[in-house]
Amino acid sequence: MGRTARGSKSPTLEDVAREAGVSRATVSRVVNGVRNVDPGIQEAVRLAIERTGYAPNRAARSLVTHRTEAVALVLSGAGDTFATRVFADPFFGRVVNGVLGFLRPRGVHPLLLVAESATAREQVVDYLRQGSADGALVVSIQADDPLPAMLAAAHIPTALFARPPGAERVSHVDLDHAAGARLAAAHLLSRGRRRLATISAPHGLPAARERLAGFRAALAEAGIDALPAVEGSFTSDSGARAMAALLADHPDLDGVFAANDLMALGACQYLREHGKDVPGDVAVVGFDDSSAALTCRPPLTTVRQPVERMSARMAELLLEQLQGTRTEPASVVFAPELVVRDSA
Amino acid sequence: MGRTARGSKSPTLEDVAREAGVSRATVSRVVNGVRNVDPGIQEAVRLAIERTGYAPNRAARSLVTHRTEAVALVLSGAGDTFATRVFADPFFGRVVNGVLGFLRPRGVHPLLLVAESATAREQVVDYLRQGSADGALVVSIQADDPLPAMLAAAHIPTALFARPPGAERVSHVDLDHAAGARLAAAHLLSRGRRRLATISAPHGLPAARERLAGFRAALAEAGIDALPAVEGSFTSDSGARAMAALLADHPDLDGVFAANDLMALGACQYLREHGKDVPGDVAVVGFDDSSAALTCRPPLTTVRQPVERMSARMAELLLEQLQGTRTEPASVVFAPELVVRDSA
DNA sequence: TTGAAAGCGCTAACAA
DNA sequence: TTGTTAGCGCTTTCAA
Repeated sequence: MGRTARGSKSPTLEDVAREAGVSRATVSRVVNGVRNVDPGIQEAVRLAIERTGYAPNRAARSLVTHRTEAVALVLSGAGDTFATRVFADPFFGRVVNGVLGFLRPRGVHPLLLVAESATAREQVVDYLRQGSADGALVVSIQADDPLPAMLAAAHIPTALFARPPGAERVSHVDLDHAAGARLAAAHLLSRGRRRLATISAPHGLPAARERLAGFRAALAEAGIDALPAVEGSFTSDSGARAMAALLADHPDLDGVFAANDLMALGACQYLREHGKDVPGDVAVVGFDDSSAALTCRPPLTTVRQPVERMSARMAELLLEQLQGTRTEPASVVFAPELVVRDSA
Repeated sequence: MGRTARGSKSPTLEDVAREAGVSRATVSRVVNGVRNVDPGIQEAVRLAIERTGYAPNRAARSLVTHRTEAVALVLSGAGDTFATRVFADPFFGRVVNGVLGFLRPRGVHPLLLVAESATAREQVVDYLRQGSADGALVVSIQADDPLPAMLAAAHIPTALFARPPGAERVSHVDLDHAAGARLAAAHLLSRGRRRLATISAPHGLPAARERLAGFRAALAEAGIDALPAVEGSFTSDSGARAMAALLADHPDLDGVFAANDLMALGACQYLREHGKDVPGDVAVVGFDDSSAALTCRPPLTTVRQPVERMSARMAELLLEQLQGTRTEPASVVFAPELVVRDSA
């Protein structure tokens, strides 16, 4: 039972060829824009395509070309509500926009896959091994993600948004997280803040460690060695709790760097609800420039990653592999930028 | 051990058949779980598959079955930053989760397509006409979306998340928006509020009109006929502006119903910044139960739609069509629920 | 510049 | 229960 109602099957190359009075091969050439086709015949074929309402069959084409003109966009992480959580942040929307911006003009389509469990990961690899897509764009939001290694083992062309876990040699884009933290530090210092603290991301994530190290290094260079730090879990609640803990131990704090905006928002709310003015008493800097940064009162000063450009580049790295233009994995690191608003 | 050497092509049914000493057909039967295969042979084939590292070729299979076991998940709306905006709301993440929850156990994969312009819509339809997916799940966030009609014209099985525009006869799921607005009204009334106003969504959207009408009707039943209303545009800014306008004309307001959480949040911020306590002076009810509802101070009382269940049902409606189980379009309407927090 | 013909890897009649 | 065989609709040599 096909989609085509009324029993009529959709037209094939053969049908178009008959209609145009030429061979299948010629129609194929016109459809695929191969030159060396008489302009007159070209026109006749185009007309026949119009009349028959022909659309090439992907499966048939794919069977001979071994290409699908589609790539998988894999969201890799952990947990039941993983997708909900990830989509709750504009981050992924920006990734989609960046990827789409690059792929669409090239006629390549993204296939959305979510790998949030061992089973799901197996399914993703199987799916790709079946040739459903030409390669994978993996947005990895998990410490020690096993997926990249699985894809490599299955010889599936891959590009990563994140630093590859372990010693995997795979093309990827990443942010210079340390530089981002340094921007935050420099900004706080330039505002005259000296009694600083930080709310870090889970240490399992390499990015979290880099942000913390970068912040520490920048302070050390300014002669500040003490840095109270509490680990949060990316949620606004955890940010508020961390802020409470920090304030309890260091009531005279005058600046806080949070490893993401949601935690910064939680910190701001806690501060305001406990009589501290932001940024008057305590300046707060976030990370990501997510929507939380804008809804926060006061709007957050934060570190932004060029997600669209990074995603587009990731897509480009993959297509280069697919075309054989690139044989060695590339590592492209992007510079963050500081978005100054009112919280610091 | 598999001969997954670099240059070697991936193994085919033929290879497995040779390895197991049976015919292609038998291997196909085992792979597809068809019964009537000798258990011994079944085992032998399984072993051969293991040894060769065989994975069926989707294109070849699809070519004969006319099925891809994939469906398109189409995000239909308008504007350059459309994807970014949509993804910024947890709504779409919940849709993905709901759809995935239904499709995954059935081995069906979602293909992500974004139709934010006329060109993009053409591409979506073309892609589907090429048989890249078996049908389309359309999340339409636009007044008078032309996509459903285009899909219908191309005979592409479709299920919608939204009421179909025009007189389109297409399976869909939708929320009882009027009932949601009634819940909000009843709650505000039960809190003793009588001087109510509303910040509505753009009137182009049927859902917006239904929410407004439902709210009006509930008030009328309670003997309240006056309802100051200002149209917003879903953003927090527009909510604040609308609140300012309402307050200017009706300084004694004691309750507001906003057609989404972001606008409710903007309203709350405006109220607090202008000396009004929420909910002490003015109670605020939102719609959607998005992340904004939780970051809002105070946390928003809001109307929630069962997005996961709705999305799963949408996916089910489509699969029913594909299996031929359902021949007539279905319209499934879900009931909203009130989430009571602190803003009202 | 065009056409004939050989597959791509698989499923599904149909036979055995 | 298993094997043989005929395509599915397309691209791509190879001849003409």
